[in-house]
Amino acid sequence: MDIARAQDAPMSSYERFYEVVRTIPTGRVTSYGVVARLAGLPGHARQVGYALAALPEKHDVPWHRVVNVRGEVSTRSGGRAYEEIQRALLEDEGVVFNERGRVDLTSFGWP
DNA sequence: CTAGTGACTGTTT
DNA sequence: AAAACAGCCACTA
Repeated sequence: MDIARAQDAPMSSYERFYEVVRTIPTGRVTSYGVVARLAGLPGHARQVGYALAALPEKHDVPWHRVVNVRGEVSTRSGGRAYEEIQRALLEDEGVVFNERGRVDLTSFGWP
């Protein structure tokens, strides 16, 4: 046999969110609510944020591509530094922020 | 078990 | 357009 695992193994909601975030293309952004919906857990937007806050040190999750439904970087407890890092990472991928610090979701939104 | 908290969102002011 | 409210649900104490 080649592979016969991971599919049947029970996945926590956190891992399901991470899997969805990994599918966001470079240079695009999506909202917490969309991640929750694509993970099969509509209405769990807050939990997506909670899951991303709990990311382990080592991961391959492009968390910076997740913004709120208004297209802006969500403020979080813990410091403003991360918010600026997130914006810098996105701009590095070609995402444009307008003068109000928001991304045009009709242009960069995914899907 | 209850209560407080939070990287959210949709509706109403 | 921005702010206030209410609904939402997993985690922690």
